[in-house]
Amino acid sequence: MERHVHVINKEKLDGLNLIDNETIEEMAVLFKMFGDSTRLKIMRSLINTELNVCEIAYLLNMTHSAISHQLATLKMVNLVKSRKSGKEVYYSLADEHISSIIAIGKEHVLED
Amino acid sequence: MERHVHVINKEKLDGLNLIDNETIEEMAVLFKMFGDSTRLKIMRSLINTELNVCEIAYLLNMTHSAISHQLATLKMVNLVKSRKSGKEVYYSLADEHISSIIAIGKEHVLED
DNA sequence: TGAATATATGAGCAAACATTCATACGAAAA
DNA sequence: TTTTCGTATGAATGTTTGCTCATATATTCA
Repeated sequence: MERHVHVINKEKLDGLNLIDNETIEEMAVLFKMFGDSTRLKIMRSLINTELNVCEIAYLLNMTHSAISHQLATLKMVNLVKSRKSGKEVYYSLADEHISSIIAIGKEHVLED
Repeated sequence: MERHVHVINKEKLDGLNLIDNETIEEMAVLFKMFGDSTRLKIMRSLINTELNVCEIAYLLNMTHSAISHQLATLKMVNLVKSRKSGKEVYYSLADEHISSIIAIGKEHVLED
């Protein structure tokens, strides 16, 4: 591993106000959830409404299993919450940040 | 592939105002860039300043090669831009959205 | 010109991951 | 109570991906 660090301006680098690494790791976990199109479609479909597994699978034209796995992942990191009603489990977004993140990503992509 | 879709309420699902799939795919590509802690640290370090490969590698305590690879990835999707100065190549964030996305992710992670 | 420095890049590898398949479980219906 | 339906989940698999290693290119310096 090469380490030919020569003329590093330590004052410049120390002056940077960096987010601490632990926070960064958590942020990476968060953004990773938005970085898969299936999960993004699931979250997109849950904006303003709640849906059960069957409905999401129908919307995305995917198997119930695939959707269920991704919902479990999203729930584990507290991006969605669930409510059981008879045989069905209704999922919804866990908080307001989520649609904000989706909105700002959409803005970024749609402009140029 | 099981498709036991029975009592789907099509009116409810048709009423959803979904982002089109092409846009979603682009958004997933965008968010994927923020979903790796190395890339996130690189972008974090470029907020308010420009840095060359050597400086970023020093800050993150990683090899120049690893940083260079990730910078190439970030540049390919237009998240960073570069400026050559002698032997060195200085990188900076490509636009304002990027620090906004990082900021909103940080907010989400730091509350509770 | 030749050596040192800064960066870039292709190949290879190991780890992470998204989906499928098979199966299990709980609730409602028959 | 037996079936059917909706969902969950473990194992297996194919793909993606982040890093390393080796090497290449470009620029500065001696």
